[in-house]
Amino acid sequence: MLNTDVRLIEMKSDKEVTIYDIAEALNISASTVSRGLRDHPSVRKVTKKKIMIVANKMGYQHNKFASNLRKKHTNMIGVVLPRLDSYFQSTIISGMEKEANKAGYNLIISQSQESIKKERASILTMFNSRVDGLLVSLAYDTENLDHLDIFFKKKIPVIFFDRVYDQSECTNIVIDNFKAGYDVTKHLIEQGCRRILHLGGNLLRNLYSDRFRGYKQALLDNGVPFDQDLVFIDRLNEEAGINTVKEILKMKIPPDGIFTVNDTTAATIICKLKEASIRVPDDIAVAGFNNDPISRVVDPNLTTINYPGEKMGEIAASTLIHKLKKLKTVNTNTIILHHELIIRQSSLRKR
Amino acid sequence: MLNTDVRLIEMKSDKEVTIYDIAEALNISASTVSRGLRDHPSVRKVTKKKIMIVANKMGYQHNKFASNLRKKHTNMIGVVLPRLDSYFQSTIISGMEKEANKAGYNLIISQSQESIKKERASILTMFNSRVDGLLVSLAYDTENLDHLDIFFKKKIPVIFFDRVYDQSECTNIVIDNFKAGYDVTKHLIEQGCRRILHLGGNLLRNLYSDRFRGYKQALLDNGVPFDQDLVFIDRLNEEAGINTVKEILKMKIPPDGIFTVNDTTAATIICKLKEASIRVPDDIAVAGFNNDPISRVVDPNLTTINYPGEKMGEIAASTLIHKLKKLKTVNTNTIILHHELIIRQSSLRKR
DNA sequence: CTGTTAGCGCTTTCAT
DNA sequence: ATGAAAGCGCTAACAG
Repeated sequence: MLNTDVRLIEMKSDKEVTIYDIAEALNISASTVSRGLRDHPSVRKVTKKKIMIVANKMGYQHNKFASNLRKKHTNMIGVVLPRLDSYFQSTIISGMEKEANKAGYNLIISQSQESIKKERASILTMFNSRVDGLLVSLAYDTENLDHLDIFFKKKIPVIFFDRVYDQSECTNIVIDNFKAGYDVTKHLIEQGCRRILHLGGNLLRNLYSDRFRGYKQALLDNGVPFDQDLVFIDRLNEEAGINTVKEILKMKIPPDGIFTVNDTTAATIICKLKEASIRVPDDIAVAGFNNDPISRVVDPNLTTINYPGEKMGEIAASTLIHKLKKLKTVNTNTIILHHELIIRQSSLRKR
Repeated sequence: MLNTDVRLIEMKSDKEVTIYDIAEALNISASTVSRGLRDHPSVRKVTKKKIMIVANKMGYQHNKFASNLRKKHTNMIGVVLPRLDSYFQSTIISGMEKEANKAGYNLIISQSQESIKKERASILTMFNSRVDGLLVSLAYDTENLDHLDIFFKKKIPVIFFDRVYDQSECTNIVIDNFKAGYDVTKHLIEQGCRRILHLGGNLLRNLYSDRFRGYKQALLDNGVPFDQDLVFIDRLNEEAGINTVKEILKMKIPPDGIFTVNDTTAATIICKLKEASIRVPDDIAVAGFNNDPISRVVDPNLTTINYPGEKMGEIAASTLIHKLKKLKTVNTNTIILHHELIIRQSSLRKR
């Protein structure tokens, strides 16, 4: 008696319970079980109920795998992005995961670590895993889209977000980085800044080049001379902030304003300036980008651009899902999300 | 002529190229192709080379799916964690992704949004996706591990990190939260604090209860009376920080020290205290937890505990992978990572 | 409403 | 060293 019990339990834990087992137990066909389990309309309610009960009793668990192999889609969305180590990136993922989850999709995530080489590998893995669609934010040094050809050839939808590729046929999801750069710079000028340092990222990437263009245009429109010596291009980490302040301390005529395209770096800059007894905003006004929590905590609070990260993630995912479900959508090739300038003390001079 | 071309292209883009196609093209069997592709020893080098060349030419891409269905494993690791919207969480994921990637595994990630209900759903999805193993950080209100039974029954390895479950048989990866809480509190006492407010999280979760116990023990060991009125349990967001300061302002005898188990909240508290003209650290010393970048930027800089997030992610993933590969490892049931107290100005009183 | 049949693409004995 | 055959678990035509 005890023996049989044990054997039963062991069978349960080792072998997968399949729809065939259920079919056998109920003396019906596997297809009916398959249909019943998925609540297909053409199965009698009674039969469905029976199937459900037996399935539960036997500990049946749907095998997505087999199902996917057959159906030729996976309900998985691949996400490839540079890094996953900032508040900003994680809000994007958070938004994506929410939307995907709602629609029954799962996210499979891979970091390119800002390198095209890893990006290439990640994208290949995604392909081999047969993701239904891909969400991509490009690495620092990606120069073309060759590595995505496998996706394009098979017409698997690819959507870019944040760091997009301008000449691509895919949907791009961005904010108006030009205008954002313009807005920040204009604001600094209005506060009386005449020598505004710009710390940006690789101009290969749309967002950095657009912000830079916005910066230049605002200078031009307001009769402030552009000075190439005030433009710094760097990886945008804490170190970049530290270096920038070092450079500033060496300058004969220091800047009176700084526009950095990232809050973490901006916050570091503020701290370092204060250490060097430079007053913010009176000696140098500072503005960042992203509206990271850090911007509300640094003293003085950081003027910044509110970047709707969570929203961007949500929209990226839901746009992709729409495509996957072939719902007729307005075929916008570029979706521009709303940003706004948040003015705080780091740039606000008393008159 | 044009017609055939078009048809050829369409065939390419629509139909999957399978090992059968390669086999046919080379007049060998599919099994040989399969073996050749995986560099199996019992295939002649010449044949292998031929297979590779044709495979490339035909644009063959391995189908993980079919392979997985057959091999009964997926090379996927499921990650279920409360949220993905803080620096801290994302460093953990970052570490996991690195290790997993190195070993040829992919991460599939799901947020429980701090709710047991979503946690249950996520875990079921993971199971249905037949992940090879699971990495879990428990939601705020999870009270037992029933929803993981499906994994336990099938002996699929589950590892907990950060928010673990003490009575579980699984490997837990944590820091010594008791000692960390103790260290912080002791330090505050050494700085002269006698009324230390503790803002913590749900005591159901090991990390919060351990930190709280550490706090109490440090008080006891140093002859500082414990006062239940100085213990606040809350969700640990910015709002909690704001509320805490509101409460403090109402107190007849305010605290002279605060130990919050999270840097974002601690930073918010410092800002709000300053707004209320309370000096930090002279009136109230403040200490946080995690060593988030925010702690280095808030003024005064925040005393905190360095929490090795990235490392925790790496170790969680690599431990799981070891188990999956059935490598004999020291069967540590709990892995305790090293933390350290980082003393900064927010708690450092001049003598 | 239900059953039969034929795969999805790959891997793995077991032969040869 | 290679091939034939069976099957992982599920789904979708098609037929009744």
